[in-house]
Amino acid sequence: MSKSITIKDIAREAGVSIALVSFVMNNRIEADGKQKYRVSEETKRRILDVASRMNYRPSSAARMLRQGRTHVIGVILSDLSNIFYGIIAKELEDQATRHGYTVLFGSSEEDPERFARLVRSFMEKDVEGFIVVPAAGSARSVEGLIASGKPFVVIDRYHPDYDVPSVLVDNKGAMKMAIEALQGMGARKIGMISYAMRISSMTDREESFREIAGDDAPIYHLPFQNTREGAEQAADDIVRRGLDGIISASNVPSVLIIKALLKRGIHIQKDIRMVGFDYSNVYDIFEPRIPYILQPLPQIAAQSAEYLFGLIDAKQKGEDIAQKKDKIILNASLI
Amino acid sequence: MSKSITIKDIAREAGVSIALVSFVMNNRIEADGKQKYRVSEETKRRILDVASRMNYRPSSAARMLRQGRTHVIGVILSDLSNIFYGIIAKELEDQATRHGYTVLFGSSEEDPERFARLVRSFMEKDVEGFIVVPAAGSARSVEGLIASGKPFVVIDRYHPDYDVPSVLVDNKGAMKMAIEALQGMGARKIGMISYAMRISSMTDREESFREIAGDDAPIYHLPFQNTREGAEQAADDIVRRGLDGIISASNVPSVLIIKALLKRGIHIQKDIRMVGFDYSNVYDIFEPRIPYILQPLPQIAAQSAEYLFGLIDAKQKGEDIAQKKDKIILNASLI
DNA sequence: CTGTTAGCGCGTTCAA
DNA sequence: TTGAACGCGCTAACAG
Repeated sequence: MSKSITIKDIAREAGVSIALVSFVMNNRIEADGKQKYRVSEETKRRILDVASRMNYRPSSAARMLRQGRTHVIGVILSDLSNIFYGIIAKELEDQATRHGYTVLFGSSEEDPERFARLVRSFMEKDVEGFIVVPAAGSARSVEGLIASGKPFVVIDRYHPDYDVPSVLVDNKGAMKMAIEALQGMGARKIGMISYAMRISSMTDREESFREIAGDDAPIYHLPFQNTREGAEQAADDIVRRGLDGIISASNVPSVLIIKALLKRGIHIQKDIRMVGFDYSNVYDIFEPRIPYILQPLPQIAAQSAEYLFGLIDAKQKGEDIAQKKDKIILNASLI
Repeated sequence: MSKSITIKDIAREAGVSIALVSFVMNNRIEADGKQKYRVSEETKRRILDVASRMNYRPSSAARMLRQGRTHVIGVILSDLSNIFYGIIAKELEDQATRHGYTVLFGSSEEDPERFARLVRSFMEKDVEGFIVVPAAGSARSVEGLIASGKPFVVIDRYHPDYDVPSVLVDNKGAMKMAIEALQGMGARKIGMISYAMRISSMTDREESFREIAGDDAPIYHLPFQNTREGAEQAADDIVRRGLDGIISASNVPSVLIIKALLKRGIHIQKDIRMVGFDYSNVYDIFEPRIPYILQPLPQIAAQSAEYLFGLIDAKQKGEDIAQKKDKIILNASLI
């Protein structure tokens, strides 16, 4: 290993100039006739041979430096250990690869400082753009993103004060579906279990719930830290009020409240009906299965990736990115 | 945006040479007295001021090119949507950040080609090292890693033919604990549910099971594709044989077999006792809770990161990395 | 003691 | 097909 071989080595070995090697390396794929420069087939072969024999790998650093492009994007999600984001991560990686990009992943853990650190760190790695799930309270970092002029797309949430490129899910519509499903299952006195975190995905779902279920229907807010205890208290109240239907605003609260209710001898789906939000394999354990709202994860990834790469291309062409700030809204489905 | 400001701009603006700026920028942190070069406090202040005012960010590309270091490592896991790897990912990111590195993540989906592609792609990004979970059938890619001379650490599995730096868990010991726990719960006729995938983590657990439970105890192998159907068949056989205890070799099979058994009216933890492997929140749903073997995820991450960074440092100092190929074995615990 | 000059690393690209 | 400038920051050698 030690010294990696450079374009220079290839040139020397093949008895041609550095420039020629560079050219050949970059046109290896362009099989269509009209190449910008012409190289004799034989020379081309020779260069390619030498290159592969010496196992030549161009230095991405040098290339980056010269063309000012890294072909790397940064993706900051909220919590990699939540399957929801795990799937998004996987899909985004797929999309990026398909477009010839590599992904730098980060997990904010819903900590604004950590989020900010990740943004900074990725900026320093010269990522060409971002796809982010802003941690609650990360308004300042988002401002930083806007100010940086780097293309970026926000997913999963929005901040009412900023108009930025986003790919979102119609949470209100989804919640409406969920409630109707729950009522269709016979539930009359329903409640909602949610996070205390004030992010749009949660508040939208709660708002929708309020509108449909009325002002008396309780909404339980689990603190992001110490969720378990919050779930216990919520369960107590649910029992006291004799609710017969629970809607959850997310998968983690679903599971917590289920556990807390079971502990109290409540029979899920018999004593209390449930409809979940986001998948958890816990839903399938019950009979009948707990229906849930499924967000179109692959589409979120595909759309946000396409959006971002479009912005990057536009910027490359010198267009004014700051104009673009459409919000793409996708629909969830009930499973 | 457009043109990012370079060290040159700072130099001009501050009225000093480029070299001086470079020097100041790199010593900002070294508060200890004996700096290699001395700069007047005032000049230093001025440079720092200008730099922050202009919001200067050094180009990582240029730095990389010059020092031949990227401070990026590649991490290839098996499946980001499995919480097991999600947690590992999060912990590794933490460790890397702590050491001043950035992480390139990839998910192999247990596909050898995909795994190979990721390795190649990361190599081209000039990562300084790898932490990988080799997909089943990726022997060739691992050979490639060895041949490349790049530092790397394998986690979660090992391949009997290769002696490489690894951080593993004592799967046999863990399985022994699991079986003893199951027997302690009163199970007499036990079976095991596992993956058909031939990777060491699975085979070790199975081997251990064989040794303790005897040759008659059935082991069910779920195909990696079409797991559900495999689980149904396994459940049928479990019922037919009248087993009263099930050990799982991993979390996904656990959940699948639980679902299949429930469908058949079996009462988990009453008709059949279970002990799981790797956490799933499904375990907590039952009464009493399903005990499970917990692998020390944070330690796996910490140890492998430390191991890798040690290798990178050693290589930096010109030591011969190829010698090092210790296997670190960690212990799991029963919860 | 304080600061500058100049060359380097590696691939890209344009003029010749 | 080639020579040479270029992108950006690092650093050894050198000057006031």
